[in-house]
Amino acid sequence: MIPDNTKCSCEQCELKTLFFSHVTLDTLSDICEIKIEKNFSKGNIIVQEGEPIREFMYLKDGLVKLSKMASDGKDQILSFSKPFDFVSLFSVFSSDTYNYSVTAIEDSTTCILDLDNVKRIAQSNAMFAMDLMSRFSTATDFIIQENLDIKRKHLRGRIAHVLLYFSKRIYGCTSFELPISRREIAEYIGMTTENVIRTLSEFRKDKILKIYGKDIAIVDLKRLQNISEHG
Amino acid sequence: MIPDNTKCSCEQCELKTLFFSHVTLDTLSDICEIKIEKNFSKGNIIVQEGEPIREFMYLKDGLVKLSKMASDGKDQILSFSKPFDFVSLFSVFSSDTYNYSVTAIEDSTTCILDLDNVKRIAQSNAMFAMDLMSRFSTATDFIIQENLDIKRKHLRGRIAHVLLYFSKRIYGCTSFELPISRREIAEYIGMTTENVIRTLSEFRKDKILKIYGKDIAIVDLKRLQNISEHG
DNA sequence: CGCGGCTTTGATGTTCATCAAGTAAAGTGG
DNA sequence: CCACTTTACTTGATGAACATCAAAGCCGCG
Repeated sequence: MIPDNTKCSCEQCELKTLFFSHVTLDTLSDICEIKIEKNFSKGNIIVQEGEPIREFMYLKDGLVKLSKMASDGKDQILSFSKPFDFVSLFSVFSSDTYNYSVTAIEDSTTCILDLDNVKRIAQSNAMFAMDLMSRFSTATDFIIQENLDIKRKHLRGRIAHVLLYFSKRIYGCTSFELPISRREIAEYIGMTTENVIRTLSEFRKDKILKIYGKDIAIVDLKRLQNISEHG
Repeated sequence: MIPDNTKCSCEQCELKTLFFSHVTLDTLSDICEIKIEKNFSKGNIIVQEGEPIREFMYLKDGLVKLSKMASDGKDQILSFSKPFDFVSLFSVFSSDTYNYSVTAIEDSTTCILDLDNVKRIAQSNAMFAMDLMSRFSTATDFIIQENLDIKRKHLRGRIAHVLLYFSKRIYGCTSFELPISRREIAEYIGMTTENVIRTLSEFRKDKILKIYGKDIAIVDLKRLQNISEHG
């Protein structure tokens, strides 16, 4: 349960070029001196909302959820994030504590940099800062867009939407193991667990899906897409 | 109806220090050479979703709504924005077309800069880029947070939430003229116009509000806050 | 084994959308 | 300026969508 902490060799890190395309090799090695890889197994909390932001973190491998606890104690899921998307970037430049929790929903690996270091580089290297901004902008735009999209749909459309999201965006395949529970789907789309289950059962009876526990296979993709679009 | 376009003198612009605190006077005058003030009267569209982003724009005075048209032709309102918040910043660094429309809901004044110019400065002036990022981050965080908050509430809680938003955040007063129609409230909270009206009438009958058309007075603030929190 | 969490289904009631119909207000053209 | 059209606002009646409550099976884990 306790995550492994191991230094990673930056030469092997495939994220390097993507992430730091505008940072010189010299600066890069400065950063990497204090770069730490951390593994989290499925279900473990990576960052807890409310905690002070001390580090700059990105997702190297795995899948995570971003969530927030409402005042009634119920969790709400904001979005999911896969490698190359940012994990701790939200709030990093606007707050000194995390606004959201991040939890591994598949075994995940994060790379952790010193926050002050990254900020210092961003302040002296504008192209890097622009890079960060661009990625940040894309990620938040997606969250906002996704929330709007879900908002205008009914229960069936929302479930279809989520299934298509995992199928297309995350797994690139019509058969996959759902990384989250029924309750988490409910927390994401803002409906009750029971109705999520009922709708999945309906889709199974209508031969749109095959379901064995968490294993989902989309049988009738066109119909699912139609439901997602038009209820 | 056609907006006035007038050059503004930057010496008089109170936004200057706020916005450009990390830009030298020399660079500033470069920017201001091509700075244009544009007035929009209430109801007019400032930017239309889908249009190419050619300029960098911020709100100097007034109040605007950010909205998006869904595939069924219905508008959804993302958020409202007041001066010092960004207007065209969303998408500016992640897309080449506007993802959202911006419409004046009160007479508004925008300041328009050349986008390439601003980008050039951001690429060479990291502190400025960090400034942009920080403001951008705050603005998007607020939108995401607000949407989550509304999502978990029922009709009455959502209406209460919106009224408190305008009262506290926008007007700083318990009496104000609602800048938007009942339909727009519906488009913001994701419910029907009829139910928005019904709920406002309920609040009036329950002596929580006084309503004369668009003029709203919050009579029982504590009860409204309670409804906003706990339904 | 027994406990707690996840899943499933059914029954019931609440919340909300839809439809309908009418009034008021605001813009439009002669 | 007045008839005309359109848009915003309002209320009621009805039914659909969804939450809640209840009960039971399943599975992993200490």
